[in-house]
Amino acid sequence: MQKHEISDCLDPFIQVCKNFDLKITPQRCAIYKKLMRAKNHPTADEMFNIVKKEFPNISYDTVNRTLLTFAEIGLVDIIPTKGGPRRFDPDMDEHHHFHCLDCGKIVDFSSDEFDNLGIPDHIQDDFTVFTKRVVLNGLCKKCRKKRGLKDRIIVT
Amino acid sequence: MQKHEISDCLDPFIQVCKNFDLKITPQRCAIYKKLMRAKNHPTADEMFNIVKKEFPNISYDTVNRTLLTFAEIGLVDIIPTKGGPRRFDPDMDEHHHFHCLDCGKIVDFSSDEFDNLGIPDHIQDDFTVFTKRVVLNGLCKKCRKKRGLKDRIIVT
DNA sequence: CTTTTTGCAAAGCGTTTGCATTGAA
DNA sequence: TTCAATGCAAACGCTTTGCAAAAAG
Repeated sequence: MQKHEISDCLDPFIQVCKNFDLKITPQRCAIYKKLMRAKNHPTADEMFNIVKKEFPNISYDTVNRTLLTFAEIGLVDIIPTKGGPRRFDPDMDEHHHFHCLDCGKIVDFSSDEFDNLGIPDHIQDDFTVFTKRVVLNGLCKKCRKKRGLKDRIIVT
Repeated sequence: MQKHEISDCLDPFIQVCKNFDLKITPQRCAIYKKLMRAKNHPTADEMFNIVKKEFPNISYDTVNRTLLTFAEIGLVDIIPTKGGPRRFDPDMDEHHHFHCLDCGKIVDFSSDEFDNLGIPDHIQDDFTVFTKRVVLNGLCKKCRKKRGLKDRIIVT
């Protein structure tokens, strides 16, 4: 039904599915393609609305379950958040996060210094570490400005 | 009703409440005391069950709302998690977290190297950073052992 | 006496489950 | 033909809201 069929760059995805005995369904391919293109950190619902445009019959449920499956096989990360709907991070390369305490926005950034951090010995004794991430909390430009006007509590 | 009344070490707490125009209620005091004593990262429900023992008439709702209020005024942190109930962290000193991917356990640890990390300049331009934390993901000893036996997918 | 806070109950939101149907292999 | 994946709907868990009654300052 599409112009350039299944030929975007799905080969690695197909390989991963095979490795994990997952069937290559058109829904999964559609979700994967849109996910890889996502620049922010979409929720299941946001992904559902994006994929639905090209796949009107897909259910929210399939999108949600597929994203969880992708997380299980290491195609996406689930971002730890302080609440609200789950957010998925399609960037699996090492990177770090800034969270805005007011609007909740999550911003990716890179830092060689952070990437090069070692894992403390006393941690390695008791735990096997797969990933490491520095998480910064604060205020984005917009919210910093807003706070100046609002009489809101400053959380230190 | 209690042996050593309101005299544990609530003075700083009372001061903070006054600063934020919050009334000093027995519920808030009870929750605060138990919270400061909590060694893990309790959920609202866990705190409710703890406080209920000494305060049988307290409602879950008061505990939950109080914890959120405490978070607002900087007496506790809300720990970002990948799902499940919200967890509160009573330790407001700089420290770092290890998350077990299988059992979800969160372990605190200290690291001078991590504490001494600078914030990248390009971040400081656009964001005001309040806190910084290194988050490690992996497997705790118990779950590492379990995985050896279970035929479970290894993430990463 | 005024204004918060509490407790309760209902509503809300996002996630998860069960199951019949569909579709990939 | 077989077994996993899908879509739908209902159930679930946790969080939030609204409001009358109680309590703090």
